[in-house]
Amino acid sequence: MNEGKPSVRGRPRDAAARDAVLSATLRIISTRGIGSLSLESISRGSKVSRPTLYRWWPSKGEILLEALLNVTEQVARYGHSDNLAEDLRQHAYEYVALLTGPYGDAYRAIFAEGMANEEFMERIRTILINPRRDVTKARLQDAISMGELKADTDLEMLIDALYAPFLYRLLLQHQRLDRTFADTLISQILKGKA
Amino acid sequence: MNEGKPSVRGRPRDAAARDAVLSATLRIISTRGIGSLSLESISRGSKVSRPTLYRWWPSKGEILLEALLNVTEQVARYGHSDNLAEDLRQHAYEYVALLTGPYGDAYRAIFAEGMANEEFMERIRTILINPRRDVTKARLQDAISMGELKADTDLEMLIDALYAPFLYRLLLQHQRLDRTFADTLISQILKGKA
Amino acid sequence: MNEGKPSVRGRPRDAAARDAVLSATLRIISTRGIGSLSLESISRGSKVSRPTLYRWWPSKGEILLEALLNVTEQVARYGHSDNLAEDLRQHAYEYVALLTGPYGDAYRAIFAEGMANEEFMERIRTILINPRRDVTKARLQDAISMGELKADTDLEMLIDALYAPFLYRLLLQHQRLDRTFADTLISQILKGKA
Amino acid sequence: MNEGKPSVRGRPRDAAARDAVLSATLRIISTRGIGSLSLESISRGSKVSRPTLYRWWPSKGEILLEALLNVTEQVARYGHSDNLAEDLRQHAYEYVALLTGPYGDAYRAIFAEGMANEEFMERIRTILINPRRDVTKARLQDAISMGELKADTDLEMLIDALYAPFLYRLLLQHQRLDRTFADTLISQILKGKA
DNA sequence: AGATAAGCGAGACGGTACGTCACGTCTTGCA
DNA sequence: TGCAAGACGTGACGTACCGTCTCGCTTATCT
Repeated sequence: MNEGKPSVRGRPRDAAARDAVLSATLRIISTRGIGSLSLESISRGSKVSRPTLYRWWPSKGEILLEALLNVTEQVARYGHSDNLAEDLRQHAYEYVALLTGPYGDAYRAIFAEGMANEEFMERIRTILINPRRDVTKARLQDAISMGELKADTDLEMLIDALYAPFLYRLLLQHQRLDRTFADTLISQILKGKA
Repeated sequence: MNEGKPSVRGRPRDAAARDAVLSATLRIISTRGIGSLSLESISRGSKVSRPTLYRWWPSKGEILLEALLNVTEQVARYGHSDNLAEDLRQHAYEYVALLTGPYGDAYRAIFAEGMANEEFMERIRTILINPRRDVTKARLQDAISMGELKADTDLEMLIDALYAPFLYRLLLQHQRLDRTFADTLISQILKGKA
Repeated sequence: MNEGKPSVRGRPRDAAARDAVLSATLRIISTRGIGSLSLESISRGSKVSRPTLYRWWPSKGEILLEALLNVTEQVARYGHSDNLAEDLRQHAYEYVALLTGPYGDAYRAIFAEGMANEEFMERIRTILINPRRDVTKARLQDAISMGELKADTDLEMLIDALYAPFLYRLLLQHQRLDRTFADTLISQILKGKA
Repeated sequence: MNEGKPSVRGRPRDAAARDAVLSATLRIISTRGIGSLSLESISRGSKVSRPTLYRWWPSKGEILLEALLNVTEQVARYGHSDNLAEDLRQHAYEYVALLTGPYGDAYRAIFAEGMANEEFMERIRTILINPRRDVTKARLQDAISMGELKADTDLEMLIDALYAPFLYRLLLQHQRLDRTFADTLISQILKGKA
């Protein structure tokens, strides 16, 4: 079905061009670094002309965002076992894999972009951050109703505490971001230290 | 010791020029945003020539770093009361004030800069991050020896957990970064949630 | 022949920009002098951006060269009367007019440029000098075959003797460069002095 | 007259510095070319500070001029034999040696400098050009009084014709500048071609 | 012997230009 | 209508040289 006849006059958008752009973007970041990513280099690397880039994406950040969404499973589903710590851990492992995998540099690039541009940070939150927080929130609310978590818990705060350290290590790169780190973090948060 | 004679051959560096550069830098960030900060704009805004900027600072980031160090008391001292939570809170309040004060945008700008340049991120850690972590670590070690904290605590992890959420909110700007946030965070970390 | 389709893909070169550059170049030289001619000043004076200048001309000298070629009829034709002296005189008058006209300063500027750059001097010879020498040589060879000139004459040397004094006065500016000068020079060369 | 006691208070000028400057100047021109000659490079190459250069010389050209005068015998004396052609030839040989010797590039550099600066060209004429023309003029006047040359000869024109081709070949570099060239030139001028 | 004065190197400074890069926009012709 | 090719102004980059300006040290003459 050609759903509703979208009035397709003229030549249709070239899907191959889109793919070339997105893969060139990721290739540039991983091989030459964030600093070498420019619309100019994307255009050269993808053989797609600059005007065409501007026709389809409003900014370099949006290309990056779309490139990432194209290659990663964005929102992990939660297991709903009767063990909260275990479910959080599984989720955290996936997050570690995401941030330290081949596209970790691309994530860093996206946040760098967002820092200089408030509107784009809003896009990042909407697309990358919030969906992930939402599924976590759902699991935590379950935990409250099952008595695994105190009823008066500030969930937003708890979610911050769970995610922030991952981003912190991704950006600062001061120490390893791995499963051991995830384990320690989660156990510390759940059990408390004092 | 050879510090007595700093080898003052030649015309001395113009202190006024340095000040003009640093204050122009902060002024540009706060009034026109990170995106408008360039060596060109700093040069114009400070009436200091571009070659002079390059004579003294190797990059835009270093100017930013020096500008921040010039206007903020960097390493807060810890109170050493017998109440760990109270001391952490005092420290956190200062941190909140720092990040949400007039130079909050400058901090965001610095991290944006560091993200595209690994060497500069190393500088940020050395100058901005580590000193602050060090004083916190000292206080936490005291806490262990006084029995306020379990002896097997992973201190690096705990420090990450304490600082990361501040940076997280500074960058993502998804929710308020205030004293209430600090209070909740600290109490959650110390008491645990499960 | 593949000149029929000069491969006009993309936006065509802006002819108005080219003209603006060339006329700004001549204007700057005549009003503010050679010393004020820079790609920067040409850019400002023509409202053509510096990158565009570099796109089309490899150096300041080439702009000058093209500017001159654009406004002067380069190679004068020789009259072929039966009087060699008369034909040389007519040609010399044109040369005097060229060097003392509104673009005399531009010629001086071009030679100054060529002196610091051997490759560019080669360009000057190819474009400005040799064509003029060639037509003179043709006329002189005619003269030999018609018996107006000795058959063993060293033509290159004779041509040097005819042209060098013009350049000499253009550059040194020690005495007037006018028709009387041309008359005297030619008669002296043809008749000899001893 | 106070030249007996020039009232030399203070430290006298450092003669070694002057020599270092002049020899560095010639060294730079001959090894790295005219294009690399700058007050900056002279300062570096001579270990003489830039302010000192400005104290003693008003411009780059003046340094060049002084450097040349320091190393070359400027005005050749004329032989006064009874053979004009022979005397001119001897003089021309010396001129060839001068322009094609180790300082030929320096002469080219000086003329390049003079072309962008009318006042400096005046200095070149006064110091380099006119003295040489004067001795030639004296010899030619002798020739007139001795009947070797017609009495109505335009001497200025004749001197131009004698010197111009040398400069022409020095600058344009289109053909060799050697003794054969000098021979041919002089004989052509004296005997005429028609 | 000390004061005085100039010379000098070191080096900072504003200014101007260099040649290049990326940006975002714009024509043009082909598909 | 989509697209490449590619020209264009804008603005910034990092560097070079210019001419000037402090500084403090040195080297002389003068008192």
